[in-house]
Order: sequence, then structure tokens, then C-alpha cells
Amino acid sequence: MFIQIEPELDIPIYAQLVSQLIEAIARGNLTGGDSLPSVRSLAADLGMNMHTVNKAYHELERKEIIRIVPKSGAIINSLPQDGISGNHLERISKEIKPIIAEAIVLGMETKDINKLVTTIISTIKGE
Amino acid sequence: MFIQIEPELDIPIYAQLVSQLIEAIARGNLTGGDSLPSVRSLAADLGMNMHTVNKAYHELERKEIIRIVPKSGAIINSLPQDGISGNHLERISKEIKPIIAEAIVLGMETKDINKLVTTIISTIKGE
DNA sequence: CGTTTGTTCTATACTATATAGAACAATTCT
DNA sequence: AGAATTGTTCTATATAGTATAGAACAAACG
Repeated sequence: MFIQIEPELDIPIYAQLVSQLIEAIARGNLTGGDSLPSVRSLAADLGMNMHTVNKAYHELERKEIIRIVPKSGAIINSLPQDGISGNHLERISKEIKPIIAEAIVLGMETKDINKLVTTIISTIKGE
Repeated sequence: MFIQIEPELDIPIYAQLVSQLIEAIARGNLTGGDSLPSVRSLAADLGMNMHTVNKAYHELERKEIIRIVPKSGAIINSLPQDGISGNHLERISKEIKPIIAEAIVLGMETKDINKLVTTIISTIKGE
């Protein structure tokens, strides 16, 4: 599995797992309709507890990125054909706003930020 | 003061304060060389504890956005004339990457993300 | 000189994170 | 049908993070 967890970071490992799974989907390594590993097997692979993986899965479900079928497994949601929903756009806006403000404070111009974003998108899709 | 804290959110109030102060600087409400209120007076204004404000200030110092002069006060750093530093750029990249990945997973294209970013920059600077 | 400043210390309370193990019932596979 | 696997639920424990409270200190400020 394409997942690297670093317990020594000050980001909780369940949150790291959430981000890594999202990035795996973004880069096309996992796609709509695919199943995620069971919480037990992924926990064993990553050397962490079953409940920690379960927490990460439920966070992904809360974000409407996967759906969890009780006693069966977790499946990645397919994209709606009519683009991002209003709720999702609002959530992304709330998440990204403080970081953009920080970038401005550190001296970045609009064009610098747009360039950085474009570079990061390429990085994600190309990794 | 241009600060709104919402204790019922699941974001720690010290972290909310950090973000709000960064946004106040980004929008030009506070600028390089300006002093921040003392931890005691801002804590009284916001109805929170002195130590919580102190924690937020030290987080801003860790980000190199302010400097704290012991027994004196906190001053907002001025921008270096030669643009954002490598360290800062790397930090912004690490912070923004998981959110961009989430945006991709939710169906946003590169142009959608760049448009959103541009809109948010206008929102921040205009508020 | 008196006030204000950030700092440091002890203390308490609550929440969040992470692990552990067991048991359950539904689903899945053979 | 039977066995294995699944997510769920429960109790328990340990550690770290968040938030408040109050007191005391020495340096800086007016």
C-alpha cells in the first residue's frame, strides 16, 4: 500500500492516514468503486490499531469521499457528473482560507499562489 | 478588535485566534511593525484565558509572523523585500497539499481550484 | 516608583488520541 | 451449510492536548 505514516509528526496518525488515502485517490491510485482494505488488514499493514484505521475511514465517510457498508467494507464514491457540490465547495473554501491568508502574510502575491497551486496539482497527479 | 472566536467549533480556540490574527494581517488591518495587544488585555477582550492567548502568540512566533519581546510585547514582522523564503514556501506547500488533494477528489479541475483561490484572495483582502 | 509585561510554576478538569481485547451479528467465501 | 471475515460495540487503560485558574517573578515602561 502507498501509505507512509510518521508517528513522530505532531499530526495524529489517523489524520495522516486520512490525508494519504485522499492523495492516493487524487493521484488515481484508487478510484471510484474501488474497495479499501478492511480495517483489520490495513491496521496490520501499517502497524497500527484497528480502531485508529476505523476512525480514519469514518472521517472519510463524513467527508463523503467513501461509503462504509456495515459488516462488508468501505467503497470509494464515484464523482457526480455535474461537478463539485455546494457543500463540498464551501468546505474546501473554509479549509483553504487560513492557509492562503498565511501565504499572503508571508509575502506571496496572487500569481505566486496560483503558480504554487498549479505545481502542487501536478505533483499530486504525477506522484 | 476584528476577532470572532466560536468555542463550539471543533477547532481549538487558540488555533482560531492564530488564524484570525493571520487574516487580520493579510487584509491589512494589522501591518509590519504594529504591536499586538498584551496577552492579558486581549484575553480579557475575548473572554478567554491569558495562557490561551499566549499560546496563540507563540504559535505565530513559531511561524515567524510576529516576534515576542519578553516583558515588552509582540510585534508583527515586516516582509523581507526579496519575497517569501524557502522555508516558508515549503511550509505553505505542506499545509495546502492535502486540501488540494481533497478538492481534486471532490471533482475540481485545475482551473476551478485556481479560480477558487483567486476568489478567496479577493475575499480576504476585501473584508 | 508604580504599573504593565511576558514568563514560569503548580493545579485542576476535560477532551482527544491511541492501543488492547473481547464479543456480536451480518456479510462473504468456500 | 459452515467457516472466515467484516464493521460495530463495549470496557479499559495510558498518554497527550486543550483550557482555565491563580500566584509569583523580574524586566520593561511611563
